Amino acid sequence: MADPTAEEFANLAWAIAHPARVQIVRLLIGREACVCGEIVACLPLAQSTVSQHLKILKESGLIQGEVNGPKVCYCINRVQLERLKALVTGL
Amino acid sequence: MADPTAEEFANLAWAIAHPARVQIVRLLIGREACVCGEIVACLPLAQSTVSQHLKILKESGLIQGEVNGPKVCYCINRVQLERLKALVTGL
DNA sequence: ATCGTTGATCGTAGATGAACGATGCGGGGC
DNA sequence: GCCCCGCATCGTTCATCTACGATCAACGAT
Repeated sequence: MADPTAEEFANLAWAIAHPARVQIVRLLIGREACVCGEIVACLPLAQSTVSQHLKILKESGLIQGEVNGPKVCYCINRVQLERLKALVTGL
Repeated sequence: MADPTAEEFANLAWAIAHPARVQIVRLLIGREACVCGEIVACLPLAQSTVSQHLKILKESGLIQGEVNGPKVCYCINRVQLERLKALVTGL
């Protein structure tokens, strides 16, 4: 075995393997860019919890955030998103 | 929020959010049907561990297994697989 | 310089996942 | 009947996720 893509696949799948993260990703896809505070407002979770989910998504490469003054602007990484789609449809 | 599909999405994504389960799914897709023992032979895991992964995949609906004498034959559930693909490409 | 806002990080608690060995159970073969 | 094979399940251990409040760091505004 030792499928090289199996692990990459699992990582990407795991990133969205949580309802909150699915919603975050969908939110960012539909909005082009979004400040962290808005995301927190859209979810029934504490700010720290949302921040952790954002960290997980960032580590997977699905999203990226850039500091904009005191705020942080998150947006989708289309490249990784397409990578995920390709892996799934390639099943 | 309360995205009804977010949870379904997360469940399906979580089912393949593990390298071993990705390999199992790929194996079944490529083989049409496969006895449990063959799957165990293809993975560097104990039989009981593989059995648990199969249980998880079965609960997600991605695969289904039918008893065939002393053996159990697993196969992909194309319907759920297409459902997963649709959810991902629909992002 | 101080303060308020924004978001990341820390620390913690409870729940769940992953892996294994051992055991249980049903079906065939002797 | 008895035993072996194939698979599921149980029980356990260790690690990780999830969620939260509290705290910390960076920045802008006053």
